[in-house]
Amino acid sequence: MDSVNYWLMKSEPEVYSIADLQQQHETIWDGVRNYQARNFLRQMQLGDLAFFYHSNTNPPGIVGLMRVVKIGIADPTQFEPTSKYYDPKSTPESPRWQTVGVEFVETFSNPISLSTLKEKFTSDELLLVRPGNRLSVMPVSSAVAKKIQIMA
DNA sequence: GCCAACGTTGGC
DNA sequence: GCCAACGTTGGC
Repeated sequence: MDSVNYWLMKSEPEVYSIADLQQQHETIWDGVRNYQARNFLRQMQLGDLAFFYHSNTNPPGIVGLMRVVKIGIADPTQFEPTSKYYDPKSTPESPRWQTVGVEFVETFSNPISLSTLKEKFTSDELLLVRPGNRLSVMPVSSAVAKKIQIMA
């Protein structure tokens, strides 16, 4: 059996927060429209764990943990003409955007701000702190994941 | 709200 | 396949 992989996924809390996930318990992580991020979503396996990152807020940072419970889902918003994520070039026969279903695991009692993450980790250790990085889905090494969970 | 850093699009 | 124009992200 493969070991668990760790990821980090960003969301603006004004759009969708860890509290929203806790309340809903489970959600489809829709709206990712970047190919590199999508490729990471495609690599995810059942049981993988993902840090929930609040972006575009003050302070930005890691606020909790979730678990991947569904894989290989076609993002439904790509087929909805009224959605801001509508993609007219995508068809149900060959969807362009796949994503995963995630369930709530925990809200951290000590959220870890981006500034703290920049102090603790180099950009080689954690892609998130690399200057200019804009990926909304990215891998996290198990060594770094372990340290984050201890800090949280 | 600003704007730097990226990513995507489309004419050629 | 180049690259200018345009759109988006996300910290500040």
